[in-house]
Amino acid sequence: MALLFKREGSGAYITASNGYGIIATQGGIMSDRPTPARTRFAPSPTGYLHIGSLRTVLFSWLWARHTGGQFLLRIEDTDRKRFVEGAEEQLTSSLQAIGLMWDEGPIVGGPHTPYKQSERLDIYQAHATSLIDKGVAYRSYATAEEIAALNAEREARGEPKLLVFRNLPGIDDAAREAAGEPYNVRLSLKTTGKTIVHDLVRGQIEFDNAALKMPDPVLLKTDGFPTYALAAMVDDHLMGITHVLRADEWLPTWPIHHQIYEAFGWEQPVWVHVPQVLGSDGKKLSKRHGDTSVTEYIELGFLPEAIINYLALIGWSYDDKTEFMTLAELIERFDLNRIRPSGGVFDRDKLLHFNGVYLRNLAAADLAQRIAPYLSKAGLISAEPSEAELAKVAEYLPLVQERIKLLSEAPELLDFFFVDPQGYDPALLVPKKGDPAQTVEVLGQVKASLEALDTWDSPSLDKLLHDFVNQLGLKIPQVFMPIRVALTGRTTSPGLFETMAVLGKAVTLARISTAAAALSSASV
RNA sequence: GGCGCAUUCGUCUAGCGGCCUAGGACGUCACCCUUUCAAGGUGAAGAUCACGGGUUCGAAUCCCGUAUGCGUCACCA
Repeated sequence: MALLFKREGSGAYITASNGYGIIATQGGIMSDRPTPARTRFAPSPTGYLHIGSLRTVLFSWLWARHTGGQFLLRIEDTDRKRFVEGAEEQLTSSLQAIGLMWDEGPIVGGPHTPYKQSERLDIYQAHATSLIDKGVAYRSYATAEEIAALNAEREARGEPKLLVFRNLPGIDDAAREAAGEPYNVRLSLKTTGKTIVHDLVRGQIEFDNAALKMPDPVLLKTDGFPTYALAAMVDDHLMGITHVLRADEWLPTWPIHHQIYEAFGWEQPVWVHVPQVLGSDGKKLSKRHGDTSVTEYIELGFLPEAIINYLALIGWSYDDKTEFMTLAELIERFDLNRIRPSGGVFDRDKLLHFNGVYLRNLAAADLAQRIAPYLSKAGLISAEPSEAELAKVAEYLPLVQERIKLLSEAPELLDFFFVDPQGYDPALLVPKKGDPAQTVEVLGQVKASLEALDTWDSPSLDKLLHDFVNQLGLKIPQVFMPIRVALTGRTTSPGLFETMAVLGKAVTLARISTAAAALSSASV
């Protein structure tokens, strides 16, 4: 296939057989509809799924969906020392919670089972052996301690560190092999020529093999487990991964991976090194940055769809204006070629803005469903809310939907609908330009005229209260604020009339009396 | 330090040689709306396109160099 695609700005050409496979030709008009891609997310079960990885997962998932291909999940549990109990479940449940389901992998299975590397050891061992047979890998009997000692000596002599680990001084490989001593397998890295690699985002990169001065990498560890270099390459090939998306922190070790593919004689996948998601300090966003776990964001009440939409825009954009896109639109529009090469800072404020927009656009019933768990946790409704409770929630929600930015804010925004304010702070009850005595007076008068109101709805309350203010020659805040505090216990709340209407006449009057009583006793 | 990548408003980004006296969004500020807080509306400030050379009639866009930042140098992934 001689067709070439220009990656603008990078000067690189990607062969069509890599990125776009078959180009459909119809009546001489070429369409670049991509062929179905197989992508994968291959986490090691060592912790939570965090925002940075999620962005890379998202891109992989979107590309698979966009091309009508498959997205796989593979667990890279080859480091027994770093294994964390429960981490795999954490990872899978986070992915499910955010809505990025995989087509093959744990739970769902698939044609390449098992999808857990610790259960594929024989495959890696066989592949390592084949590389040894080809003469591009070798067994090394030097222990880590011996290598460290040797390197220390060399350093003292001003010599560079060891790059090759066979036939080392003082180590008789043949004797150790005969004695059946433990070994590991290392790849013989090229030391001449260049490793020329192609990345969809950055174009062509040339590594000078001699200048690299990288130690021969371990393929198979002494414990018989493979390293990432071997396991990931073997699995990506065996599982038919067409596009390898990974964070650009993998760039430096890329020559190793590239050479492993070459050593096996396999066709390279399309490599896509995506830019990193950075913390506000401009450094790699990691678990160390604090609250970056995906489940934590969801628990705080960020909507999965808002997180996805926002994250899609770090390192990728559709055009110069469009920001809000549904999942379906993202799938339709996502294009690997529009991924930019430089890292982007994760801006929590902007995510919050996205969340607010999504929250406001939610249908009332949907919002009620999502908010219910937060109200349950706060004890405002039961853990298994009844129909009646849900109906009440749905009734209150319109009053706060415009204001809420995070689902977890729901309890503090809505609690007064469920329970009476617990005690009144006179400082809040008395408006800025008023005094306690006058406020008690106003509250009493308001209550009296409210008692006479028959039609208890928002427009009627609006009229009555405004008339009341005018008749007494008061300022609006002098009247409205005490009522607001009496009803909600707070100086900020939903609209006063709507709140009163929903609360009902009895509750409204009772709370006004209670507040007035509390204030008069406090000011005595 | 070696190797590598990156570099447009504080931040996310648009930009594919003339449409750019650089567009959008978040944030900030002001005003409007208004019963509080939000939301919404209008507007403003904010980028000598890291810097220096080239190429070109013309460069944010192409080339070279420099600087800075980041990544990485494990029997971790």
